[in-house]
Amino acid sequence: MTDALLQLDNQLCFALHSASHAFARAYKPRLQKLGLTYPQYLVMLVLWEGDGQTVNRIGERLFLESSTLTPLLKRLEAAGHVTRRRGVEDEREVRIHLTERGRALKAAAAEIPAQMLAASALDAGELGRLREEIAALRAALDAAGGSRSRPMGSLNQV
Amino acid sequence: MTDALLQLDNQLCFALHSASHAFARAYKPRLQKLGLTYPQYLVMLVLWEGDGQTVNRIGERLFLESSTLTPLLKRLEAAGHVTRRRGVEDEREVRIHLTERGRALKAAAAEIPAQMLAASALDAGELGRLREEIAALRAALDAAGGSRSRPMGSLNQV
DNA sequence: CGCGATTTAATCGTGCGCGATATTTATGCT
DNA sequence: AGCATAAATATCGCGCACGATTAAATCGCG
Repeated sequence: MTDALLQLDNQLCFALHSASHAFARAYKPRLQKLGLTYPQYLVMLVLWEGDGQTVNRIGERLFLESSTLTPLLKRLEAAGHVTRRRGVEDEREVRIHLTERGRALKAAAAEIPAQMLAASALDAGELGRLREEIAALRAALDAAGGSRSRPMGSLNQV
Repeated sequence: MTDALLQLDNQLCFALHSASHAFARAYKPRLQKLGLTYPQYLVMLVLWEGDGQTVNRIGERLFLESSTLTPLLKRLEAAGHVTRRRGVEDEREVRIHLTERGRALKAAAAEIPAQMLAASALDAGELGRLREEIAALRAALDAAGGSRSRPMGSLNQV
C-alpha cells in the first residue's frame, strides 16, 4: 500500500517530464520550417525580447548553464541567426546579437503560439493559470534544492 | 502588442521545460545514493510495478523509443539492477527482469516521494490535481500531434 | 508451405543538459 | 604596481532523447 507513492502515474515529475517532451515533439515540425530546434527557439524568444544580451543573462532567463548555451549559440551563429562578439567594456562576456535573418524569423514564428494553444486543448485562461502554477512549482523546487553551484540562474535578488 | 504571445514568460512549454529540469535536479542527489539517474529511476518505477516487461512495454509507459531505452537498460544491467533476456516464446522481444539488488532498491526509494512532495511546496491534493491537468495536456498534445511514427507509445486502442 | 509484410530491438548520428575543469579577463587589497 | 580572487565563457565527458535505418524473428496470406 505504500506502493501508491512509487507508482509511475502518481509522479508529478513524470507528468512534467513527458508533457515537456510532448510539447517539444509538437513544436518540432513548425520549428523545422524556421531552421530551429526547440531549445534554440527558447533562446530566440529571449533575444527577440532584447538584443545583445550576454550568455550569462540568457542562461539566467532559461535556467541553463554556459556549457549548454555555448555550443547551442555557436549553432545559431552557424545558421546565421545570431552573432557572438566579445564585450567591449568587459572582454570576459560574450554578447549575442540577432542578425537581420534572426530578426526576420520573429515574424515567421508569430503564428506558432496560437497553433500550440489549439493543440493544448486548453483555453487561454486555463493555460495561463496552469503556466503560473508550474512556474511556481519550479521556483519552489529551485528554492528547496538550495543554491546549487549557481554560476548562473535561479533567484539572485537580495 | 502581438509580442505578448512570443514572450518567454507566457510560454507554457517553457514553464514545463524548466520545471521538468528543476525536478530532475532536485531528484539527483537522492538518486545518486541509489546509483540511478532520473530516467533510470522512471524505468525502475515501471519495473517495480511489474517485473519482466518488454522494452516495448516500458517504452509505452514512459513514452520513450527503443533507441533511448536500449542503451539506458544496458547501463542498468551493467549496474546490476536488471537483466536483459530474449523472450522464449518470441525471440524478437527482450524482457527486463529485476535483480535481487534492483528489487531491494525499492525500499531505499520509498522515502523519496515524501521528500519531493515537501520540496514542491504543494499539498497532496494540489499536487494530484496539477499532475492530472498536466497528464491531460500531454495527452492532448500527443493527440493533436497525430500519430507520429508510433512504433511505440501513444494511444493504440482500436 | 513459402514469401512478403509486420513487429521488435538495436545501431548510428545529432543535439540538449549537466558537472567538473580550464582559460581568460577583471577586480580588490595592500 | 603586484598578486590572489572572482567572474564569464569555453571545453570535456557522460547520459538522455529522437529520427532514420538495420537486422532478425514472427505473422499472414495465398
